[in-house]
Amino acid sequence: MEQEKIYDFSSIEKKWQNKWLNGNDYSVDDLPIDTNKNKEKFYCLEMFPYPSGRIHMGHVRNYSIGDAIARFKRLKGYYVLHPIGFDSFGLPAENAAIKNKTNPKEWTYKNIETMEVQFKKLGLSYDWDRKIITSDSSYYKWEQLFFIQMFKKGLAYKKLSRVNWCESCHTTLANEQVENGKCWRCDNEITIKSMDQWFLKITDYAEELLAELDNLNGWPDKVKTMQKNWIGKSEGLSLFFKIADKENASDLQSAINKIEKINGQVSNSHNYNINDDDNDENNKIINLSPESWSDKNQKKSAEKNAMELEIFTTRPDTIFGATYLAISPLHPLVKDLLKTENAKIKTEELIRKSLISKEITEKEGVFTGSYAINPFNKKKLPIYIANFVLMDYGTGAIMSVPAHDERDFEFAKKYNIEIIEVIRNQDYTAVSSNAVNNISGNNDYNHNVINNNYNNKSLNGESSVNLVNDSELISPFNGEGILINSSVFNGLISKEAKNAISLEAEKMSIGKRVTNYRLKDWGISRQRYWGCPIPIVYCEKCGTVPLNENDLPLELPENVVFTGEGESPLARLDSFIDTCCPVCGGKAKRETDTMDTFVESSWYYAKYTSKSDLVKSDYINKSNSNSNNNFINNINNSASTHTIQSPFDKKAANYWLPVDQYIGGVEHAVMHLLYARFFVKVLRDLGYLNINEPFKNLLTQGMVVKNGAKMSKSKGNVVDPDDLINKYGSDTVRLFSLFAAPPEKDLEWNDKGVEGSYRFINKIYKIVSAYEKYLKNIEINNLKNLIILNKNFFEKTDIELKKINYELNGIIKKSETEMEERFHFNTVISSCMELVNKIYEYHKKQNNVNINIEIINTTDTIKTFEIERPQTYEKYESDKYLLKHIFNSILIILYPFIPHICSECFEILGSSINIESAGWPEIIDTGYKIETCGIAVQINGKLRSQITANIDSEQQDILNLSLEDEKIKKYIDNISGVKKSIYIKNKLINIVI
RNA sequence: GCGAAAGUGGCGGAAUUGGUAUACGCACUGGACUUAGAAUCCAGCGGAGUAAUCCAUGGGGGUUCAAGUCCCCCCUUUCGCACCA
Repeated sequence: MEQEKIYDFSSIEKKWQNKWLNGNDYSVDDLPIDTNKNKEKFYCLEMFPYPSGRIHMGHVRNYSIGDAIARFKRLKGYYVLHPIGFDSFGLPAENAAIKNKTNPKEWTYKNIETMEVQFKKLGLSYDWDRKIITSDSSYYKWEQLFFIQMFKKGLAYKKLSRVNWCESCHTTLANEQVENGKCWRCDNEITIKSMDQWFLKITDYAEELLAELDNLNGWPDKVKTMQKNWIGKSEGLSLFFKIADKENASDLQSAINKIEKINGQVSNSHNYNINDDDNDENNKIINLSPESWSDKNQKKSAEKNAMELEIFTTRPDTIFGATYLAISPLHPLVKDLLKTENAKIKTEELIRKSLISKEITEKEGVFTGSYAINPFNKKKLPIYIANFVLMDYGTGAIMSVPAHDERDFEFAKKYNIEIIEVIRNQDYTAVSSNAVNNISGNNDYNHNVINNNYNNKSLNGESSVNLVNDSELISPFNGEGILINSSVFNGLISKEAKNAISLEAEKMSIGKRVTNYRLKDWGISRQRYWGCPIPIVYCEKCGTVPLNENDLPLELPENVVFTGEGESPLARLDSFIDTCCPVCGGKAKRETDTMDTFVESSWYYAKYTSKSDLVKSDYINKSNSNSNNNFINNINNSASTHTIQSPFDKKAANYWLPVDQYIGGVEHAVMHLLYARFFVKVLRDLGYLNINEPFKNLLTQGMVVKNGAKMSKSKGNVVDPDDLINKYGSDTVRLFSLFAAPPEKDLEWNDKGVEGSYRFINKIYKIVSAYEKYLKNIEINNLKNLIILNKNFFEKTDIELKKINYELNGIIKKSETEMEERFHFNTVISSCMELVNKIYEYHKKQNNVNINIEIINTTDTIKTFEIERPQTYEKYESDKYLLKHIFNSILIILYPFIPHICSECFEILGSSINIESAGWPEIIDTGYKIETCGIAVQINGKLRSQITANIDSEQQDILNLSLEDEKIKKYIDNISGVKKSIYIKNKLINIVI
């Protein structure tokens, strides 16, 4: 009997944390030197936190997962970059400042300090030398540099647009940041405001962002689908409809006025003001957008608009079923098309509603009094203004085919508009090839011409010309099928018809095949103080001018007053606003909006790759601007001749990136993860690095919930990690957060469950301590060699130990794949628990005593207690070797989850080396083989008995053995009754009778 | 409405390729130790039944010697999108 120390997690954890920090154990070089050169790199990254005050359980889980992966990879011999930082710009700081009358900076940096201490207390293996604080000007100056370079390339531009406004946050929001019409941050209802805003041209990368999703094999399908839907690519036909009754030239003139206006703006922007007031601000805007098809055709399209209306459709095959055109209330031609006073009044109302909110409760519309001509059948179609047509998608105008579109159908029903069926759901391809041949050279698209190829018997014997009354058609058919009522196109299947009709439209110069995206440019202007200032000034003479790159950073002024009312404090700070123009030196005013904080998180992963704050790069800006603005070109020319600086060494970025494993919440599936992908492509095109995608593998972890609900103060179900750490230690908290559920699922917090994890750690500590003296001097580093030298090394070793080792080998293998592929740490941990239980059983058998696992809460007075030491282990020396190998292996497997206690135990057992450098455990073959195994015996697929048989027995032997079994005899008395049997080796036999 | 994922004991969850469902942990029950409690240890623990057995992976069909796993239909929950033409 000896006195034993208790598990004092507090001093153990402190001891190892100090060792790790003082030894710089997790610090890596920008580019590997010496032995590390031979290692494979691994960049492990968790989404960095917003310093909101104290860490919460969501953080603990996120960072425990990341730390487990990072530590595992080091064990496996990778050179691991595992950095951390703080995403420290953002609204809460400013709101706190307003509330407490302090400076947001103070609040933020105090929080960072607190959280840093908490992270260190959790024992997270970060390279602290690489810490980023995004609100430091040393960080955001680079962001300003990127902005200026994007501006010069036309990737950052300002335009007047309808944007999402959150009254409670007092700022605008990007489309991605609006959830169900509410603010993603505060849940406030969003309203629509018309404002002059800065945008980043993410749409330029829409195609690449979409296409590259296919290569992201390490991403969950869910996230890829969400991004795909968000980008929302659709291919279709842009088609011009002539307006039927042009009465006078004034309409033409007003349309031409519009051309000028649209030309002064960038693509996709439309004037929606029905009163047609001139907007001076528009004229200030410099057009920086490269000429795209739509830009080139803007003028042409607007000219045509004078007498034509451009629509977009993905279903050109339904053109003969169009019975009306519908345009958005915000469409520029609304005023020109309105013919009656009554319609004008109704339209005003529709416009008013559309301007306030995007939400539509019921479909509403107004007939303009104007008609358009369907170019394919010359049919006269009424033009409606309809609230369900969105101005910011496609052309803001559609052709409506009520027979084949639910929205059009609903609207047509409401306003009693004709419904013409043109598609039948039928697998009917027999005549289609003939029909295609007949189209060429046939320019007669008269509605009354009926294609002879059309075989009406094959279409349920119904009439070929099929004007369906709205009373007959109950629901529209919106699928693809075979064309009817479509002149020469009859009999084609949709896919062919789409092609044929689009081709025809292009031939007649009345349309063009186009691709549309749902994705809009990223609005980054925020009317708030605590963010990165946009490095732009407005000069009376030169207009919109970026700062000189050498003048960066443009620091956020600190002498501001927070009232919480009206506009941003920056917008009232004359000392900030009034400045000189960097080009002419004349009077100028600064931009007072700051950048969306998602800009900071779009490139932080790249900054981590270089330790130093500023690295001179040999990169030369080869900006290939296609802007036609002389002023901009001048800037570009100067930029291309001087060497510019970069926040990171290109070589280091190329070495470490992409991030090999990225871990974070699924709530960023479209916002952060899309922006970051966009940014890496921009940085690539600006010459800063050579990669296409930032994150190779993505793990999206679930939320931490309690009583089925997300932890929140209002629900009173918040668990403070600090309390738990103080009570049980970090290892316990980490262990439970990894054990209770696989990472991608929500984790149900359970206070009693935490105690279970605590108990397990105690169990490890106790048994290791019990064997301390016994195993301390056993040197197993050369165990493999010992076995090679002496093939009979384990000959006399205890069979129970060999059995445990055999199971250990299975766990080593299984754990490895779990840690690398599925990240189901819970199963790894449970395997280790089983193994520890086995060791306890072994110990009990050997000594006929139990180890007393007394758990003492630190709140109690510390008691000493006694444990029984192993009595009978002097049997064979090799037992010690094997037992030590088993202990060490379990400790290594568990090390990624509970690094402190495993390091401590590893040391207790007398290992001279650091546990991490020991590497992933080796499989030791002691020569032990399982000789017998249990076989399930089924009769007709139902389990009826269990037998024990020699391993690898043949089917016939098992069958014979089964038939001797008492329970089986009840079902079958001899072999002649066996119809057949199916045998799965060492597992099961199914006897069919 | 559309799309995706999920549904297994009292609870969190195992079962990765169709092959002994419910590993591991929590809770619970009984016992040991203790003046007592806590802690710890031992035993039990899907449901019904004295038992033999029967029934159980949201419900209903199907494929198969064999289905939690594959196919079809339905229900519920969660998430995403929601007039994107």
